[in-house]
Parts: sequence; C-alpha cells; structure tokens
Amino acid sequence: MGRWEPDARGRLAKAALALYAERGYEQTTVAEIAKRAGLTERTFFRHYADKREVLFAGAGELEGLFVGAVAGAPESAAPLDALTLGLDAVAEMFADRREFACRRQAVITANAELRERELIKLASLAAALTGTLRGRGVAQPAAGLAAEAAVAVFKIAFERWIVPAEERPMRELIRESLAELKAVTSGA
Amino acid sequence: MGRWEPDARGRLAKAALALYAERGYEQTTVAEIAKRAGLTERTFFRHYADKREVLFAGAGELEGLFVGAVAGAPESAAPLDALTLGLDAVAEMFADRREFACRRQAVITANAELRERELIKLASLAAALTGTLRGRGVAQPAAGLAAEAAVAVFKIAFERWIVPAEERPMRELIRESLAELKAVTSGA
DNA sequence: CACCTGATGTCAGCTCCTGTCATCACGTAG
DNA sequence: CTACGTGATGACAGGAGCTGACATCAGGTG
Repeated sequence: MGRWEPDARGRLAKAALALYAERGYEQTTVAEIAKRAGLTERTFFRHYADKREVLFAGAGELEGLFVGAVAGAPESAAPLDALTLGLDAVAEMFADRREFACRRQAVITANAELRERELIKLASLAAALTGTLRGRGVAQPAAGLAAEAAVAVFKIAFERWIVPAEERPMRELIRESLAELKAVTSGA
Repeated sequence: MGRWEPDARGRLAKAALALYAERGYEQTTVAEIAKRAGLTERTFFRHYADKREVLFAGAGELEGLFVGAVAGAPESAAPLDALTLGLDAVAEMFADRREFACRRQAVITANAELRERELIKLASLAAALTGTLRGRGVAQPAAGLAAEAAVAVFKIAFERWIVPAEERPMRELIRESLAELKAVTSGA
C-alpha cells in the first residue's frame, strides 16, 4: 500500500455524484465532498478545476471518440455520413453505462449551473467536429452547420435514451433522430 | 429629480460592459462596477442575479420576439418556414445595434464563463421554440430538432455578422446559413 | 401629520477558489 | 545505508461572489 489510498480522483468523483444526488448540487460543499473521499478541500481543487467539473471528466473521452470516428471516415463520405459514423461510435460507448448516465444526468438537469457546463462541453464538441470536417475539405458555414446538427441529433437521442420508460438502444434512437432531422430540413 | 439618479439598472449594465471590455471580465469586481455606477455591490445583486447576467438582460427580449414570430406564422406553414419567420424577425431587431453587439460579443467570447451563460440562453431559446412548434402540432422529436437547427442557423449567421470585415446584413446571412443547412442535411 | 412603500446602504457571513509553504512516503544515486 | 529529489497531500490565509437581515429615507397616501 502506498502512502495514500489509491485513486483520489475517482473517490472524489464518486463522492461528489453521491452527495449531489442525495442533497442537491448547491446544498453540497466542496469540503463535504473532500471529507467523504477522505481528502481535503484543497486537494479537490487540485484534481478538478471547479465544483462542476467533477461531473464532466468523461467529456473529453466522448469528444475524442466522436472526432476520431469522423476523422477516420472514408474520404469519399459526405459530411453527414462521416458524422453518422461518429454518432454510432458514441452510441456504442454509452451502451453499457446506462445507469451511471441516468444518475449523473438527473443531477445535471436539476441544476442550471451544471446544465451550463454541459452545454459548453457540447459546444466544444461541435467546435471539434467543425474543425475535423474542415480538415476533410468541407467549407464554412456548411461544416459548422453540419456539426451543430449532429450535436443536436446526439442531444435529442440522448434525452430520449435517458427516459427510463423507453429502454431503447442508443443507436436506434440516433438513427431515428437523424432521419427526423433530414425530414424536417428538407420538407419545407 | 427623485431621491436617486434614475435607471440604476441601465447604469450598472453600461458600467459592467465598459469595465469588462477595458480590463477583462475576471479582472473586474462587482464592487468596481457598482462604484462606477454610483451604487453599492449589494444593489448590483438586487438588479442582476449574478456577475454574468448583467450582459444578458436582452436575451429575454430576443426570445420573446423569436417565439412570437413563430407562433404568429400561418397555420399552414411548415415547421422550418415558421422558424424562418422567427429568424427574420430577429434579424430585424439586430439591424441597428451592430456596434453594441460587437463590443458585447467580444467580451463574451473572451471568457469561458460568459460563453457558458450565452449557451444556456440559446438553449432556453431552443426549448421555447420547441414548445411553440409543439403548440402548432409538430410532434417530437421533429419539433426539438427543428428548433435546435434554427438556433444553429442563428448562431452561425450571428458569428458571421459580427466579423467586422463582412458588414453584410443579418437577414442575408441567415438566408445563406439556412440554405447551407438544407443542403448539408439533404445531400447525404 | 402619520404611515407605508420601495430602492438603497451597511454589515456579517458562507462558500468557492487560489497562492504559498510545510509534510512525508517513496524512489534513486552514491 | 544515507542523502536527496519527487510528487501528492495538508494547512493556512485571503480575495471575490453572493445572501440574509436590518437600517435609512424620499416620496406617495390617508
């Protein structure tokens, strides 16, 4: 055993999610999170930039996966087809994390500050996708619009996937949302 | 003359924008804003919920205008056509406020916290548009996707309108973005 | 004149977050 | 084996954002 219990970061994340869920984000102090993880407040801020970020550590992974899949699409693929590959890759990643995603999302939707943070992560994703499309030769503003549209599809499919009543696979919901988007933008 | 100088709210907003532009958002304290407006810190927080909100007082107006135009579209209009009427209404509103919008946007884009707040205002707009479309009989998820797409069009048109080099009318940029969105979603 | 109202000032206090320095197990060089 | 460096952590002070509670006081109202 080392000098400290291992995985301080993970313990902080777990403690934070638990407390945010138990008593609400605003009613939880960083000192309490740290205490539950057996650490101090100062150490919390060494692992996470702020009180919100502890819930968004996985965002970078999602972005990397999405961008990677789009970048790896065949050169001949149209922008929306490349983005669809990215959406599929993301869907796969979510497949076995439904319960965790649900608890986490319940906390986020319950608080405006956390929703703000979530939105900027999605915006960062859109920006990264825009850059990737541009690297594939797509011009502006088409690249930006396609990226925003793909993120909207992800957002809405995710919203429906989270609903406990549905229980449908993420991939299916994404295909449906994509089809709806095409219908609604071409229909007018 | 009343007991106090009139328009405390407006004075605070003006002082805040000036200071944020001068020395940056983070380097400005609320006490400084209040002092420049001839008020106290406590009074600032009576007018604005937090240090960011002072830049977003007009967001409600934008949302109302957009939603009103969509709601007032002919019943026969397709979702995207109704949304286009909303986009046009918004474009008109921006027409004579370019300089103010530029200064404000420069401050916002320079700071992540302010971008977060901007994003949640846009999300609120998308939610309001979704509700309006649903009121017009559009089902989910089509309503949500159409709303998100319209907000994406607004976002990207606005980005281009702000660029000093361009100087093209907002309405024209919106039409262009809309056409690009249709092209990119139907082309694949 | 007495009273109420509403915008503001004053003050105490919590929480978030940061800078700085101390601590101390572990690894490594000698 | 000792000495030293390293890296994660603790301890402490302090600024800034934000809130609650109470005081103040010009104006309107009876």
